[in-house]
Amino acid sequence: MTTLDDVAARAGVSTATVSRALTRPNMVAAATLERVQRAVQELGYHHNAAARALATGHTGLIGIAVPTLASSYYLPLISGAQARAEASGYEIVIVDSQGSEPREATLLARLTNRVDALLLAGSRLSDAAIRDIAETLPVATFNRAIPGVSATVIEVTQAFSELGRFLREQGHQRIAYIGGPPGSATDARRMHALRSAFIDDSGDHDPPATSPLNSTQRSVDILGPVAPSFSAGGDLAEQITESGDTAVVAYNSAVALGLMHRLGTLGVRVPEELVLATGDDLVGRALEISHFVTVSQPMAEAGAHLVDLALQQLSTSGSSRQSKFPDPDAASRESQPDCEDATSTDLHFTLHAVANVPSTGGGNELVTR
Amino acid sequence: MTTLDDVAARAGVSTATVSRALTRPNMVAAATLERVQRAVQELGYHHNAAARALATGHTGLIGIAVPTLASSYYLPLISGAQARAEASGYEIVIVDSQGSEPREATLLARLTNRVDALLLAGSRLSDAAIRDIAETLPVATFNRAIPGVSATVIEVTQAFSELGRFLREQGHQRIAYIGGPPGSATDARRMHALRSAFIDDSGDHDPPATSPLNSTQRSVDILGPVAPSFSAGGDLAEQITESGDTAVVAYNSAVALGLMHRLGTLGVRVPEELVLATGDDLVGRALEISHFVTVSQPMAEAGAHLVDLALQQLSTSGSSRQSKFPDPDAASRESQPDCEDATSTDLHFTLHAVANVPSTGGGNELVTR
DNA sequence: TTGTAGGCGTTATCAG
DNA sequence: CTGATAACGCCTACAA
Repeated sequence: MTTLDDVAARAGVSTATVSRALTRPNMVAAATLERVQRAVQELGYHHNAAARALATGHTGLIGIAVPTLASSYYLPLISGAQARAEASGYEIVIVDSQGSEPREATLLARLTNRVDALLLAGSRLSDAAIRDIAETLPVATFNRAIPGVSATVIEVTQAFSELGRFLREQGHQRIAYIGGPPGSATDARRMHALRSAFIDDSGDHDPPATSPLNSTQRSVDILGPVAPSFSAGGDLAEQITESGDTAVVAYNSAVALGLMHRLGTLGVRVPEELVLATGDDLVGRALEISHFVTVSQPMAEAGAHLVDLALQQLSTSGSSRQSKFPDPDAASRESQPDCEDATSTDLHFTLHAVANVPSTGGGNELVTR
Repeated sequence: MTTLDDVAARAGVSTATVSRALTRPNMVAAATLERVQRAVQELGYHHNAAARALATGHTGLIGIAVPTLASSYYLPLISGAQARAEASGYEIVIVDSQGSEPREATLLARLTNRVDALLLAGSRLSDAAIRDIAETLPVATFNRAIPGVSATVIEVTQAFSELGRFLREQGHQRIAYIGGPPGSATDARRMHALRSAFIDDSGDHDPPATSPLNSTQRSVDILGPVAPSFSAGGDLAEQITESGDTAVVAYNSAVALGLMHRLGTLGVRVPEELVLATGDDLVGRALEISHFVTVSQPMAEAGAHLVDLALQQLSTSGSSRQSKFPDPDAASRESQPDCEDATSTDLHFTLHAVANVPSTGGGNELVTR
């Protein structure tokens, strides 16, 4: 392994100069700098991360804990975090807690003095436990607000309102909502948001003339909750065709897919004869399906924000030795313009899920996307 | 941060003793050990990874490079690697090369003296480049055999033979194969394996009496290659119903799903009226669909094997300082019994994809899974 | 069985 | 602008 000493010898300078040339090029003479750089090239020198970490107190690693790697739900979150971290010269270390609280605690403890910051998604830890960790280390949580701990939250409820309004404006009278999974608290909130927006048009700016129908004529059939599976969706097909619903909102795209398949079997076309909307766009994205109205959660952006929050804390809480890693391309990164509700005091960010409804420019055609 | 010194002071011993108590408990007196352990508990001490790495030359990190984190294809590979690594006291750091060769080269260089080993999946690097890295560091590649470099390969072709044989034994006369993606070399191999096994029954042990049909009567319609999308599959539905095929093998489950949907629309039931098989089980697993005969690739196992291969090299090429990290639960792990074709000399492993065909015990019903 | 001391590769302080 | 030199926290011969 080539070390700083090797480079120093090759360039005829001291190790201190080489170190400076590498981390703060503007602190050394141009001529010296060039000699050092040439020596580095010729020897193929790369930093030894361990030694650097020991000297600086920074590891250049960010840990991210997720409850599972089996589902692809957290994948875009990880991916987004990875991209942002990499841009800042950091590497991402993954922890799969497998949904086990003690496991998570153990693994995080193992990581604590190995990484510079911790990103927690779907953590099983108690608020208190997380707060404890956050005292040791910069921590950013996903979809979980804990006073005093940075967080990025994706607000989905609002997208369901948009969905409800869209379906109302399309002239639907009777729609169905397929909820799930059983026991979900967010599910209830989404359903209410959908129903309110669908039934009640008082919030609209348009004169009521455009909508001659009384709100009492609209209704939402509540189905489920059902399991997030293809077959569970299909099992509801008959019920829906008999009910006279002209649009269905399913909380999950596996359910929507199963439903669409069975509907096809029954001779009902999606979206021509029945509009189908889903609370996520996971399967659709993977399959490139364009039959649904979808709600997309900005997971990748959230991942990037988590890293931003962590890095922010890292630079705020100036450690004893405050030298930071040089950011390879900080200049090419804009300040986060797509980040609403940012409050610098509590470091909480809220991202909004968006309903991918067709633009209502042309009229009321039901073509989606 | 609590250090070894703190623990030593608390326990009234030297740092050397604490270090030994932690890494080689049997080298220290029972009484001393206990005092040290208590001090560790009370102080909540954890190793400083950087210092340990600097002293030992081992980082406890394994890097894994994948061409993308956008698709979930490599997810189980990562997950499998993560689990095995964790069991051996290692952490996994992810590199997303985004399919770019220069990017991959840069990122790997950055990782080289930060990790103990590198796992390469879908690498864009040349054989020579990979071999170069392998000289510096233990390397294990996925689905890519390079002389002198450890590798884990998943053999899929054979599963397509099984598929062909299964369909023949089920009595099908005419089946279709939907190939893709365009330009794939493995696609051709799979198709041939499928066709050979379907057409030709000479390899079977059963007396020919059970199969009164002449092999010349069976045929395979080759369709595609098509893009891996839902709509691409659907577009083939009419063609298939008109052809008289009674079974279809699609290389990808998105295609199969789209096909099934359109078939439903046309009044054709899967699998009752037409058997549908897919070259992967990605979507099916996520959706919990049981309509297809699937081919499953043991990605998680492959990931675990990659780690095994890397660790194996790590212990073989005894470094200057040969102390290894203690393996937290090596005893609980069996030697790899599910690993066929293992040759200790070249460190290449071959795993086999398996066709999830229904057990042929009862008869020839076409119920799948 | 335990303590002493040197070194791992880098950064940072402090003189020059 | 550059060069010694002391940490950083841990491991491990070598002694005791």
